[in-house]
Amino acid sequence: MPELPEVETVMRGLEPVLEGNTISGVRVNRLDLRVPFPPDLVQRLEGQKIGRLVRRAKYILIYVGGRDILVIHLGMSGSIRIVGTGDQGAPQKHDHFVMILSDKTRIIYNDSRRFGMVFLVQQDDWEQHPAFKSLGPEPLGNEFSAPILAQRLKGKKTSIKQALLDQHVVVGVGNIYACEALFMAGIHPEIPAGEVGGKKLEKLVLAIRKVLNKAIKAGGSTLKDYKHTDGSLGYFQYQFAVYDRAGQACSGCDCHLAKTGGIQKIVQSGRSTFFCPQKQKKR
DNA sequence: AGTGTCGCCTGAATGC
DNA sequence: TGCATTCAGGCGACAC
Repeated sequence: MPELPEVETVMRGLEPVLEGNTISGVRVNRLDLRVPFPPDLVQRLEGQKIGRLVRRAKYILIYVGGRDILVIHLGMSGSIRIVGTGDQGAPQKHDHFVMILSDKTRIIYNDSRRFGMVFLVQQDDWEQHPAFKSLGPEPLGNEFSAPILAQRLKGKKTSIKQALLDQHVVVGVGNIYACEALFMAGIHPEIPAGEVGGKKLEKLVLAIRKVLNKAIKAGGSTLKDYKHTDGSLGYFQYQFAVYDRAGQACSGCDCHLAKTGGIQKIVQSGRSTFFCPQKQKKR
């Protein structure tokens, strides 16, 4: 489930292979993923030299030539693998998009559920593209702070958990890291977003940064589909404090499990939320 | 405008 | 064993 740390890890894996290389061939194996591939995708990529790579929210931006940016979103089950020159690398089910570089390295996008996206934007005004225009601040950037978050949550009646998933509030946080950050900050997931303020909000900002940074260090979390560009797996899932651990003791738990029932699972707007009722009180 | 719900899609896990 | 159902969740479309 690629969230910010997973996307960041994939981008870092791609960077040394792509940057400065040239795209010699492109293959598109079907018409669409979640949205159609641009009809002129192949034509606009082939022969172009690759510039820098940037991550914005959960999107990977790859500068190609002087005009375009190739944008890749991994959706839920997307992965990218790099197949080197000596490697036969048999094609796999759900390989939808392949770039062949001038040194014969292949960059292969695989996505069983096809919730991902591949499209092109213009270098000079990509930030105005609908996908990027109204995104919130990067949680690991300088523009993310308690006052900024307070401003974005002001008056919001939806739960703080839901608000953290809203990419207009802050980008890159998905279901897993929202649960983990709220636990770390000691905030109950059902508290109305607009009511989280003061010290709690400051703790939340720090918790979001901390959990994302820790996850990046661990190479992200592998639940089902997520893989690094070399096929290896992330291992942050072994450090989850609450996520997917209903009924178990939370990280650093000192309560009587048989009495409290441990970590609780609830559903908010169709999404699972995991939290510790002892450490995340409603008031 | 803000908020909540649904659908997209496959594969793994579970139920009968 | 085999078939049907449920669940996972990022994000956009849609209704209210």
